[in-house]
Amino acid sequence: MTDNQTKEIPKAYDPSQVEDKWYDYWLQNKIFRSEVDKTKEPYTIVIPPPNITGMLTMGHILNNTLQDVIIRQKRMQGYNACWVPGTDHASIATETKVINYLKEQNIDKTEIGRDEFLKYCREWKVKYGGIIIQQLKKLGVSCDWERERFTMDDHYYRRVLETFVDLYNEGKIYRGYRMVNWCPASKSAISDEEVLYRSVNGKLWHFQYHVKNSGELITVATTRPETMLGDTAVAVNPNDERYKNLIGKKVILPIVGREIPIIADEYVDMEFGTGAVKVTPAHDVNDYDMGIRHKLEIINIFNEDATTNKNVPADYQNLDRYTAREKVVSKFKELGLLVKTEDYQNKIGYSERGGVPIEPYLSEQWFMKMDEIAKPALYAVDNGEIKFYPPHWVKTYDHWMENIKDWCISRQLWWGHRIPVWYCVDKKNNECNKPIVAKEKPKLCPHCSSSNLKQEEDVLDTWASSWLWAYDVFKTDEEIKYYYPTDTLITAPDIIFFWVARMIMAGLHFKKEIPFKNVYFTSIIRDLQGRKMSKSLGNSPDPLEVIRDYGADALRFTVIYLAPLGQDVLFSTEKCEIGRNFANKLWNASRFLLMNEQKIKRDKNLINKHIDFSDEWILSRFNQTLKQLNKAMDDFEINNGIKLIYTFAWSDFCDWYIELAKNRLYSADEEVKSAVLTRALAMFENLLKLVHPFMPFITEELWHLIEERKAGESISTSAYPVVDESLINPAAEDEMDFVQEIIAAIRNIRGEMNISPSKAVKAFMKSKEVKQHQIDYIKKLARVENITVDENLIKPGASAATVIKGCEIYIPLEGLIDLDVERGRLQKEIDRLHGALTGINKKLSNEKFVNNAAPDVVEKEKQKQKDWEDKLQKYNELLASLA
RNA sequence: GGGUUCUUAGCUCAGUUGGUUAGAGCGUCUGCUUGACGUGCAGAAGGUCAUAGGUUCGAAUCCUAUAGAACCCA
Repeated sequence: MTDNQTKEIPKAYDPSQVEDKWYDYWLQNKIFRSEVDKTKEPYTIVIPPPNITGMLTMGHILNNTLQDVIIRQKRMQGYNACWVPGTDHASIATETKVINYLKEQNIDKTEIGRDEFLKYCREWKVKYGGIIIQQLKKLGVSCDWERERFTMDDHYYRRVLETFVDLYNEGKIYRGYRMVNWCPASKSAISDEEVLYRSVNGKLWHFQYHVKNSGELITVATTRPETMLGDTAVAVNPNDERYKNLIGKKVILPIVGREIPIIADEYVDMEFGTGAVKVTPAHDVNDYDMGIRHKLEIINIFNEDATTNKNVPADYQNLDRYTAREKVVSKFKELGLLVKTEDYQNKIGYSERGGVPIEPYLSEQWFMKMDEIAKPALYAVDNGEIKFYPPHWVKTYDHWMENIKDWCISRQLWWGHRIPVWYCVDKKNNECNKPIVAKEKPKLCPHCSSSNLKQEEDVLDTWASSWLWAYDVFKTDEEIKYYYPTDTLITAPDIIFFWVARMIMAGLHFKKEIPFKNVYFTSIIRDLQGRKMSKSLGNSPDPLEVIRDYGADALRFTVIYLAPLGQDVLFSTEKCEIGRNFANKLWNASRFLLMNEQKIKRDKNLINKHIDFSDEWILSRFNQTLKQLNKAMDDFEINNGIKLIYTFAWSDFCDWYIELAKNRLYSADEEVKSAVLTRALAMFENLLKLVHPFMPFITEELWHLIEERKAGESISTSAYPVVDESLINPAAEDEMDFVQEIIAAIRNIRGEMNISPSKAVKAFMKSKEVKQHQIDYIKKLARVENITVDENLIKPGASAATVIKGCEIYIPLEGLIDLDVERGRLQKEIDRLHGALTGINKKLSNEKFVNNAAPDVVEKEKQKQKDWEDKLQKYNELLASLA
């Protein structure tokens, strides 16, 4: 071979030369396109739609790589693989972004009005909403892009409204004046699931209130002093001896001057603070309940942005809640009514999106009744119709579903699905007060025929649209019938309630069928210290940079390799070396084969000719690997799957099979050479197919390099290998084991004795097993120039020795052998065998073991005992001969 | 406070229904211009499987308690 020829294939793989080229090729050839085809079985995945405000994170990388691995494998296995992509309008997040954008230009949302604001939102979506999709393409995902959906597309939008109307007509949706979680930042209600509780170091203030017509003072403890402006009672536990005499009396609320009662309620915890608590029914859920029980006045003291309103004394109006707090506390101090201030740790609910503490707030909202909708969804998971991976999430799911509360679905926002409800503004009779719920805007009020109708201002919670995602991404009944239920949902566990549970409810309620058969909950990607990746910590690598530096294949490989089912992943960019190195290994394996192909003729007619045990062994190993891989993939142990492939590719194929094949590739027989090369390339092609779902780019590149392909052909649509049980060959595996052990033992001697690799040695074997073709391989791989096999061999002098399955091997080391080293080496082995034998002897002399253990286990142990005793004896003799 | 999960080599993790001499990758040490690959090859060192009990002929694996970590819910 000349240098010119080798120069055609670079020594190192460079993904940047390869990846974009093949992605374009796949798109051009519509490799990812799926259409209804009743002759084929579908395999369907819907993407968890990334938020249009989002940028690609490591979480997306893991999640989408997993989906791609599965869908690509199914595609190759002949399924009509359909992966539906899309994005989510993310009501609050997007609205916040647009508001901030407008603020920079001194534009206020309320000034420009709803329609104008929505125009900005749509522009924003066009400009930024597709970024994450473009980023995903860099990862190589095989979505059917012709099916890309958006939760605010016309069709989808209409379906969301229709669903609302249907549920309303079923009596599942109602409007009510309730206490909700209010986000003062976005000035909207949010659902229970959007409240995150954080432990905060706060204070507990002890305030004194004067009891009316008595000189007494009652001390209440509170973490929220500012709400005292809305107090309408003081409550104590009826069993609390300290306060029994005060129940029924009144106190004068300081600052405000209002007379409020002292009530008795079991809810009050005698251990907390002083045992007396202030009651603010408008701003605390428990106080609200007490307020209802005791028919207390309910005074709302906050505006929508949590500043104080007109219901508080003039001096305290229009203050931020925290400013109001300071002012109230200092006033109490001034009045001499502040007893003490303690440090106090409490849990405060924060708005997930707004990032500020939520305010329990009374307002008119739309709710969905959940108990009945939840039941079938609970059963579907409990009876295994829907399977969770890992299964332990079932318990979390059950717990939430069994305690499900009504869902507040209205949001005081503009960007989203506007609730399809109209109100008659004329209100000529009582009936006109009732909301008119309809899919289209009604022309006239059904009660007074007025045309003066006004649509509900609120939009729906984003999840009240995305819960339809599993089927409303399909536009026709025919498609829904074919693709639905989908097969597998892959998502992060943090949206198990938000999305997974609700999709199951929607699917069963509206389609009477589960939305997906399997749910795979991904790992959480953390940094090396185990911290969650976050923007604020700055510990999240930019995936696009990682792709640029290592290649998308390397990133995909690494993330999967590191992510066992149900375990978190500690990631750092440098770990992508695992994937990069593996890609390079594949590249070079193919480089080796192709370099040989330049001088050896390939001939597919010879593929089953000149077969020896090493060929049988690699075929056996391949089929074993494939069998285990199929099982791993069925069980969603994808990380396990990639490790099986990695071991097969690197250890079996590269380290052993190729090394052994060199003997024959460099032999004189052209037909043998041709057979071996043809076979090696065929095996390599099969290996590429196994790797392809994980590393689509490099495998496509190599697949085209190792053979001329027709226009438009792709490894992505080539047939996935199928296990051939008849090729699983224990005899060949045993023989290979034997040869590998001999080679390893000789290498060990070389290493321990510090024999330079360039120095060839001789070997003598006392055995009747070793065959000529094995000897050739041993010579090559252990760098032995001459091997003598004789079953009556007498140990040569000054040699190192080892015993493999009864075969004694001597390496004469005249002048090289250090007897101390050799004695140490033998002694180490003797000690090890001795330890192992002690254990097994004890076991086998235990009658209870022999009587109780399974017969095959006992038999196995006896065989081991015999082998080890034999080996130990030989080692003892060897050591003695060196004395 | 309730729930879930985890604790195995310096690091990150495998270890299927209890039966191995407890594995891998990275890192470490030694050697290597072996006609694919130093992003490589060969060899080696390194673990009383968190702790304490228990079940069993036999426990990294099952049970109980304790300690520590993470997450979820209230």
